[in-house]
Amino acid sequence: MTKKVKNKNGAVTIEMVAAEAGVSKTTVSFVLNNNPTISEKTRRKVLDIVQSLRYQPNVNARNLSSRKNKTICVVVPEFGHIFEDPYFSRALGGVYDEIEAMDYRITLRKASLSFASNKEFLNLFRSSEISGMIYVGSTLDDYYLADFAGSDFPFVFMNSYLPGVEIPYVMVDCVKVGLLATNHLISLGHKRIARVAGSSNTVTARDIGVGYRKALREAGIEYDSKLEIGDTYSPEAAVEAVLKLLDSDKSATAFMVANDIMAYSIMEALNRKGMRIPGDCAVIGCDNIDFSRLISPPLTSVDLKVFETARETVRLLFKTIEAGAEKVQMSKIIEPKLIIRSSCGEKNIIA
Amino acid sequence: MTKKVKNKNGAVTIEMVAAEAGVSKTTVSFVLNNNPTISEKTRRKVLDIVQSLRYQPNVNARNLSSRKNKTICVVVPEFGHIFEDPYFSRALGGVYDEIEAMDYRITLRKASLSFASNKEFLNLFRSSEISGMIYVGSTLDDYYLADFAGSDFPFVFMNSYLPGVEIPYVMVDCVKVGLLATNHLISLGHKRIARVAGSSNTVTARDIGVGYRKALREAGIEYDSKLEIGDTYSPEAAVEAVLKLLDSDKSATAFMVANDIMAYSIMEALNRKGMRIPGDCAVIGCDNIDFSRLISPPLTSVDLKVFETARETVRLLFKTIEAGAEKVQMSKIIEPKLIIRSSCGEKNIIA
DNA sequence: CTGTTAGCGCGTTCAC
DNA sequence: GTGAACGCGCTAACAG
Repeated sequence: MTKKVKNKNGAVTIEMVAAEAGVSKTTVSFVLNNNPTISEKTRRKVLDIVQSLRYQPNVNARNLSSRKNKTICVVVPEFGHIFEDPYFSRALGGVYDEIEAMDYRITLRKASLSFASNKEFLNLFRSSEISGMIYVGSTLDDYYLADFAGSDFPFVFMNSYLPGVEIPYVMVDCVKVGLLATNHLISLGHKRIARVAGSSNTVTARDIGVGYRKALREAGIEYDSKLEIGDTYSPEAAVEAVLKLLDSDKSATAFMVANDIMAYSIMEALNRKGMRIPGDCAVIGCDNIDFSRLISPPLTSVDLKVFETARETVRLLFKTIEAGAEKVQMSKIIEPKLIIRSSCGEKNIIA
Repeated sequence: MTKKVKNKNGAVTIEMVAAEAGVSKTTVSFVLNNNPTISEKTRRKVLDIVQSLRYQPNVNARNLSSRKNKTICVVVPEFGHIFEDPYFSRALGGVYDEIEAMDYRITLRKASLSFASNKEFLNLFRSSEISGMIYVGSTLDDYYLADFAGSDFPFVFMNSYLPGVEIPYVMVDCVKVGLLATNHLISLGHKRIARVAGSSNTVTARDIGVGYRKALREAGIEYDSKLEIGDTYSPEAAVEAVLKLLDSDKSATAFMVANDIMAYSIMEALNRKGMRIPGDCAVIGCDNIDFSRLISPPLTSVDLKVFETARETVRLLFKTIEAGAEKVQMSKIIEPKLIIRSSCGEKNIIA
């Protein structure tokens, strides 16, 4: 005696399962949610019906009733082709895996204008669309996010933060990145070390600069502001800046570059000018993308430990979610790692 | 006289807005959904209250009640670091923009084992989590997806399809890709043209091979199966295959490569063997990623028109969604475009 | 151990 | 032009 087997959506509901199994909706709900107060016998029976009817709980109804929503919003800045950026795509991949491992869903978002100005990022919480949010690589232009400091919407930065604002974050130690890279160059005997910087509206670029200058200072090398060039992550612009520097000042024997793609482009440009690497000039990148192994010479780079950072970020977010009202105001710093290949002329090749 | 302003979630509900505005829930709902039967006066009043209370409709309640869900699931294969693959990240970016433009949400998914075997991909529909799905670059191992042919869950392939299965798709004409690339090489006088193929469990690779062989045949060049090498998208494996070929047969004067990164790696390897490009050997890629402009020599490549493909895919998906039961069984083919740079020795540089 | 019942927040038909 | 009332599918006290 089968009764109605589909609702208006063409979907099977908990009620039909209950009817078919000869129990109440509650019982079905209990077995589905692993409530232990159900006899093994009815449990199996219900599960059988669920199987044969291909019953799948309506997520919207479940969310509404339980006041929960197992989805996390991952936000990335709105640069040109952000998803093609090796750094962000790695970050996205890392965050994805960790969130999926928690059995949560991911919804993607670019930090577009509307996202910011209409406070859409808060509305996602108010409308119960998401229960947590991770912003990967925000910039210093994103101060509108300071709103999160007051709210108790679970929100965490990955590889960025807002100076002066109490919002949890996880990021690689970028001062250390600058230190590691610069010290490596120094240890190889370089004294005129140029830095090709990333966007200055980024804490990562800012901190790498701090490390760079600190390393020079500690080594007793005079800082020359003319050697600090560039203010973007564009490879073309980086090449242009380097070429311009070389026009006026040929003293630089090494380049510390904001990321690997930029470093690669600079090596190409240097090559075209007839300079050999590392013979005539050393180049070091930051990021350590897969690609850096493939090029010649293989690029020495500082590994940003993106996956580890992603893992810790997600971990922190979930802590924040579980904490509820009581704030979890712990941020975390990840250790970067120098990967020595050949672009700086070291023999000691690791990867 | 403000009454209760927050519910158990700490959220504002439609009821509170109604109370504050001195109207009924229906009225609020009507203005929110632009029902014209509301006087301008009350409309404004309600909207004011909505603003001041920061009211945001509960998506779950709305979805449940309206039996709709404005979210699309974007699926990518589960290769190693799929999001870092330039091809997939471009595709993802394109699809993202189009879906966002439709004011829909994106939820990401890797086609993991569980995704396939537990028929999770169908459950996403059954549970009302999504109202449409796009699979970017599926493989011939994904025949489990044939289930969609029977269902009326809106599903579309981007740049892949299942031979013999009636599921709509949009893809770039890969036979044409093979034709374009091979003919270009032929027009430059090459007769011994090697093909470094992508994974054979992929319709794109398969079709490119068809185009390759067709071009040879039409030019009266004898096909030599020894010149068709490789069966993966791994740059390292591609290099290995090329090196192996060169060990036994040095007759190849040109390489048609499955994608740009592989092409780049092969150029590097060739360089290391002392071969100059394009002097000693021509190399052409498929994809035309940004990066291919930056390298030296700039890579000649066939542009896969990823963004156009993405746009059409999303368009087709929405047609399918709107069609409901009545099937929209139209697939679409996109024209690829040859981009001539210097890696094949042409003077006629375009980009 | 299981069923009854009352919401969850919103959309919508049908009177008024 | 507006409101009362019911339904969406599910969870969770509270009984029994």
